[in-house]
Amino acid sequence: MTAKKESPPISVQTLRRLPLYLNHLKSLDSEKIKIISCPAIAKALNLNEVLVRKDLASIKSGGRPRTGYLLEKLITDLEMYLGYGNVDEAVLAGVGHLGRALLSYKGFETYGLNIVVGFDTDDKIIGTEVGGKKVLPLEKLTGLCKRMHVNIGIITVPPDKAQAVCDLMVSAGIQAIWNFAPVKLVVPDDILVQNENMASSLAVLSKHLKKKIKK
Amino acid sequence: MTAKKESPPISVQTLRRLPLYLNHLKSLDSEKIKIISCPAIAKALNLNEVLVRKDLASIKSGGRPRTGYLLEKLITDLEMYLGYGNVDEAVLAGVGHLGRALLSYKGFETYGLNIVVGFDTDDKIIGTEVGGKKVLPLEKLTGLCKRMHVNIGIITVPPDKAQAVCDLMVSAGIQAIWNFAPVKLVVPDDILVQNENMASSLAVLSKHLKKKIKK
DNA sequence: ATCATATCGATAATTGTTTATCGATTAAGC
DNA sequence: GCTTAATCGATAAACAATTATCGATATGAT
Repeated sequence: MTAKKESPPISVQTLRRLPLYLNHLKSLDSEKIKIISCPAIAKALNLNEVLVRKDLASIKSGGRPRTGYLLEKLITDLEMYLGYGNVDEAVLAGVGHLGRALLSYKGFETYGLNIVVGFDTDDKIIGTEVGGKKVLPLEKLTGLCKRMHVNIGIITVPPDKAQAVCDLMVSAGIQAIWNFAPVKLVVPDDILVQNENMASSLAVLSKHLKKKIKK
Repeated sequence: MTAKKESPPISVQTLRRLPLYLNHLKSLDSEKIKIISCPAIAKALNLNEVLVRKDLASIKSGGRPRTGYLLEKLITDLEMYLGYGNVDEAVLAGVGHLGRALLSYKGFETYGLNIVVGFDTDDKIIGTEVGGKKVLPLEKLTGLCKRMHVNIGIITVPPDKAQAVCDLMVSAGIQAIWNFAPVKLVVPDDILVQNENMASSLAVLSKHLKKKIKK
């Protein structure tokens, strides 16, 4: 009825695995290996064979029975699908330890992300440069985002400031937020928040050490 | 049959939410608020009311109908359950941008983690200090971990080195690994790997901007 | 004292994700 | 050329997690 020729819906979980596949495939020597199979990928990454096949099916890079997938084609298909190459621009709020690390990190461009500027409220660091990126006062965030049509925001501020900064970003037209603060942000439905929650991860780690985790 | 008096199994997903509850509860003014209800927490964190109740039930801090939970007791129960206070020691391998940020970050002790030392292979940084923590050559990792009975390892090395470092940590007796490299590590069953995968998160972010995510 | 209401606690239904199964297909060996 | 074996692709089953429903209970109002 309504179904036009849309990209097939893909689950977040699958999407999160795609970069792992891509990374693994790239690490292979494409001179020696021309063809790669799902069982081989699954074994290397310690995943279920069928899961890998299902994931790859969702990006439509048809394989051939008995042999597998063409390595080169699979890599380019994955890169195309993930949009590597089309670099999105992002702004970062909170130039503390973590913020500095992210601003300085050179590897994001590989994944299609370019942090153009950092924002902070501390006069001592405003005006400085970190990793070649300027640090501006937070008040300028809205103007800059609107002017440059930036639609990714990275939050590395303390937890108590996170929601306020988040609201600011949303009002500035940011579409997706990468949140490193240990807080659940409240946003409108059409805005995506991707949490990189260290506190959550630590909870899992430390609980494992106390051997109380399920299974 | 075999079931003794064990802690009830708790899912990883629930466990990951507990720090968020704790953080939110702590942000409340315990002078003014003595009692807190599930619906209130759920609303503040944009979660389902029943989900919150179910999560809290798993740490057994019984609430009272019509009123809710005692705020102070709930906080201490959560802290007790998450083991905040009992600080686990960790080592970090890979003193690059991200590694430096984590070494310098003061907030981990709050969550029960203390990074005691960093390891690297670069002679230029070996022997230096970052955030008050020494940087040692990677070869000393095994000896130090065994001697100090460190059981958490943090990996912030480049992807192609991650598995080797991981293997080294496992052989050194590390029980849980916090992995920041965009790689799926292969480890024995009894070792926990917690991935903080930036590439995966970025994939979700950038896909959202292209409006192809399911739902 | 009784009633209405908000919340807990448990159970059931729904949804989503991973694993297992089965037939179809194709390359290699005989 | 035919058989064998390995893999893809799709479907079905199992599992896990979230959301919805319902009764019980305690608080505050009448």
